[in-house]
Amino acid sequence: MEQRTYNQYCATARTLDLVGERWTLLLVRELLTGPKRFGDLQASLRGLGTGLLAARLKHLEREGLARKIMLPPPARTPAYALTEAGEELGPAVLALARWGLKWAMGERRETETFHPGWTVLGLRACFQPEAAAGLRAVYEFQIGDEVFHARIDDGTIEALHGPAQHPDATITISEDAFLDLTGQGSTFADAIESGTATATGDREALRSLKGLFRLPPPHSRPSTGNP
Amino acid sequence: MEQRTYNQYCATARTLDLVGERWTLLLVRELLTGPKRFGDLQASLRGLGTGLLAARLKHLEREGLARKIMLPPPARTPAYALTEAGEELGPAVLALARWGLKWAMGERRETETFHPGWTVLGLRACFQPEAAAGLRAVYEFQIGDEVFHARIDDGTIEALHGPAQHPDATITISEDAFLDLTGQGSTFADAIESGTATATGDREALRSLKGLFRLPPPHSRPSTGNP
DNA sequence: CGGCATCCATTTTGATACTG
DNA sequence: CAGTATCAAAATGGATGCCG
Repeated sequence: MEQRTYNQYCATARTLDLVGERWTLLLVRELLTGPKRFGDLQASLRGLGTGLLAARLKHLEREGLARKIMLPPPARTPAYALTEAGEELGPAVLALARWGLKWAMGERRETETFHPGWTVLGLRACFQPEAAAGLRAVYEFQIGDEVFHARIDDGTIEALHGPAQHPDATITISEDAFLDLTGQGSTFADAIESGTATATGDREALRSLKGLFRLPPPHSRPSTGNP
Repeated sequence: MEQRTYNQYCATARTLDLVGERWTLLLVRELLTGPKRFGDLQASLRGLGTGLLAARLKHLEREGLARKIMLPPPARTPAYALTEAGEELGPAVLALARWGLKWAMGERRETETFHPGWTVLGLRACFQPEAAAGLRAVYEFQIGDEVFHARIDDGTIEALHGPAQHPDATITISEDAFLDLTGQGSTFADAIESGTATATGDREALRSLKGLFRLPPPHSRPSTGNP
């Protein structure tokens, strides 16, 4: 099984040789927010069959970007996590996400799936380090039936799937209401103000939330109208 | 002709719907350093046939990422250039390149092609804004038979294919010597010191060159030795 | 549930031949 | 030189079926 390669001595091409195949970067996206089980990965990626998923995971393992781990008790079930090399794809994935937020989002299409967990990387992508200077706070978000959190520490953010240990504040919103938000280009802070989202916890931390995340103003691409 | 899509309401997935197909990001890489002609694009991308190249270009045009232009006289020949949306893929491509420089480069393989022009994005990827604070200089590089330049202006860099208008300094090196450099993790400044590269022009500008570009120390990925 | 194997209909691609 | 047309090889997707 000759693996296909661009055969270019170029950093971009070498990277795409490793992660440029279909589904691979989305798999990395999933793992960037924490280890995931085989089934959960498949559930997040409609259209990716078990065979191809297994093949992609093996590829990532073989190339040292991911590894199979055993979740600690009481879970005791296999899962996949990124290695250091895999984690460092974060900036590249975030750059793609930022571009997409600006140039490719618009309204949700009927056929499109959505998982609240994707918002986790959205938080990282929209994070404004300057606004977080001197701030130290942990936020927990509950969107629909998913929970994740962001740990802000003086200009840095760590956003992961799962509950926080000691959240300073918790923001809760339904999945539908959240989707309405994003269509509007609104942020969590807006949703809290308007009462669409429920917020509990430290008032100071909640006030800080306002400037922490900024969505890029959406642009439309000048596509040629010729079909 | 249904175009294949991930069907996910996610910025990363939407972006990959547009530029995630094979060759597309490499095409963007080529265009990020300036407009290119059909034939030049194909020459840079061994393995990409004319048919697929034409299809990819049409796709980029239709999606508003590139456009077909007429090069100004005396050239008067068609070429392709990025739109604003296309240019803004730069950060994403650079992030992939930075990852590759750190985790995927190593030695050049026999089968791999190399074009000096790819170094242009390398300059952007390795640029150290802090080292360029207050600096204003234009460098021209001649590697083998290709020429490109970098315009530094107080923490910003603009690196493009083609000669500079008024270079403050010019660095010349053969393609082979340059490839030896990169294998060593050396920079242009090192090459000048060792006499491998020829440098002419403003001494001050050349001194500044030293800190402007820093290659990330290469890491090897912990790949499982099981073949 | 986790994960591999298999079969098959569709797409995508790679390589080449061909035209204005 | 800029692209179309064509065809064989490879990758994908979807459905199962199997086994621990």
